[in-house]
Amino acid sequence: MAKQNTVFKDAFNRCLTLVAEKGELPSELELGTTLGVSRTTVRAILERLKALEIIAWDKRSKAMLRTPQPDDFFPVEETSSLSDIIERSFMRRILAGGAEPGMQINELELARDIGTGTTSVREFLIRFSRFGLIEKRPNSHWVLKGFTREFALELTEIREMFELRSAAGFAALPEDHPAWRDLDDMDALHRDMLANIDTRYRDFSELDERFHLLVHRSSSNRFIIDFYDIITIVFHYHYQWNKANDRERNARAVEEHLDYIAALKTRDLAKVDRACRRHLRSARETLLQSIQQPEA
Amino acid sequence: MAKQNTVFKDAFNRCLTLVAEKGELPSELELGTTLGVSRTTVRAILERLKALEIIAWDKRSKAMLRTPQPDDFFPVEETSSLSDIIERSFMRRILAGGAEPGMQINELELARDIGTGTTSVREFLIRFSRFGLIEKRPNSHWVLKGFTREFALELTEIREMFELRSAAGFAALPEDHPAWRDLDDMDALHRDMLANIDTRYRDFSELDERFHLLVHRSSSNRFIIDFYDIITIVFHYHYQWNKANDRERNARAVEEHLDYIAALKTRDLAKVDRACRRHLRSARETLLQSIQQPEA
DNA sequence: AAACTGTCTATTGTAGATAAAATAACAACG
DNA sequence: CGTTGTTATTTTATCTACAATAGACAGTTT
Repeated sequence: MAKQNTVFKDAFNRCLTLVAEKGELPSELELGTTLGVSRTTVRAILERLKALEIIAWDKRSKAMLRTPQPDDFFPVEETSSLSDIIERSFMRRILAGGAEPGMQINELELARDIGTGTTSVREFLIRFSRFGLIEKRPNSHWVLKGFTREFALELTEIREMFELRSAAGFAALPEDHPAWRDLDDMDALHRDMLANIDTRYRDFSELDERFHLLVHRSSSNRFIIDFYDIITIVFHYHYQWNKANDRERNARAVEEHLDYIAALKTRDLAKVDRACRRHLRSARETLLQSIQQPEA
Repeated sequence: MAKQNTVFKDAFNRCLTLVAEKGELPSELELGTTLGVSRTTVRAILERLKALEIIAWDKRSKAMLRTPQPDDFFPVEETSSLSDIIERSFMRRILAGGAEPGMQINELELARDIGTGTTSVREFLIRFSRFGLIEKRPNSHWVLKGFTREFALELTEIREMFELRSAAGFAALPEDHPAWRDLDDMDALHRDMLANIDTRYRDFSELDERFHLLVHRSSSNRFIIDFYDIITIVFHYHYQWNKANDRERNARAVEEHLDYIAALKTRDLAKVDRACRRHLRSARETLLQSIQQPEA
């Protein structure tokens, strides 16, 4: 069926909330930039909004006629891109399902399982291979290297090198660098979360990602920033299947972040180094503990 | 035309030299392992050898009938895999041809240019994107980030972190680790090359790669080892288009390697660190000098 | 019975086709 | 002048098809 129109559907849904908020819509061009799609897609969205009698569309005026109803939205399942679907499906298989290291991965079987063509699966695997969890045997299958203790150790080794360097780089940023403002915001967000940790602890994963990314960005090194993708995806999925003690774990991590932020603000390299190491050590512990040991 | 039979052709050529050397061929299975192909391909090769009356093939006996002639070989151009062709072609465009950073990369155009389907080009670009030289705009084109000074600086920054750590790791390997033997071999190869530097300096690039890979392997960290792919490809192509002063440059590098090897053998971390830094510094200089500065 | 071969099946690599989406052009409008 | 209507073209994302290749099993040879 060639391309799915998920871009359209997703943008349409976002446009519905937009129209509900504002009561009208801006120019086609502007709408395109806010939704991140081309004018072609914008016009398709407007057509549909008009057909559903949600807006009166006449040239420049796009006024809301009625408030969008839940029925007007496309179902969420239809809005995620194929690569996202494949990613989720694949990660479930290898992280949640007891996939043994050394297992063969079969493009065709995966594709049939997920219900897509092989091309997309193949492209996903190629993209995914940079995470070091799978490896290709040319002209043959892929091999799952597995989410093992070694993987976690190798991953954290690099993470620690990079983060220590980035943290030091951050502390050396000029006073007027915008990152300092972002750090203040982070500080506030963390305090906020800590104050309501019992209800908010589930949101930590996202905050964690944003905070570390902020630190890494200061390195201005594309390889360091790109590497953080690996950390992100590993932690993201890992948190999902492994929720033992997460309230305490996250509370502790928030506190460590706050120490780390405070240390950055002093711009004292020794302090930064100490706070950063402390946090990284406990992050590593957490990750290692959660990896199921292969029985001896 | 679906798949090209380059695997077959390449293996066939290698088999020709094999049969010329030995006068006969081993079992299908064994031949498969030495050539690195499946039995299916082995049998196809044997069919052809028989058809060309180069061997008499009857079940287990595969004796040579006549010495293979140059004509029997497939032309080399037909033996390289499509991805290699795409890689070379692409690298020529972006490194040799004056490709400006920010330039758009068009899958279709590239495919037409190279004379292949879009699928292969696309997969190449995805694989290549991990080198940080290009970036995808989803649903739209790729953007060439360019082989710029920043790229080189970011690359060498990581390289230096990794290599210093690997070198320290190497020095700490146990006495009986096989890497020490490999290092002795490297030492000999370097001395060899230095003795005949005037005729051999062109082979340095390959030796360089092997030496650094040996060092990096001691880290046993897949991310460090994988990252070295980026270094390899950058230097590989860079050496090709940029041969100014290469004799002196390479001679100097060989000497630095020898110092570095000697330092490793002492297992003295301070010495290793010093020799490693010295070499990395001059490698960085070389790379930076060769990057054409964008005119101000 | 171990090693090998003959035969068959399943999977990968690649091309080609098609719908979705992007991009472009330009006259007409307010 | 920024916007829209219109129309056309190009490119991407994805599917399907098929030859090359890998791999499995059963039968054969030593």
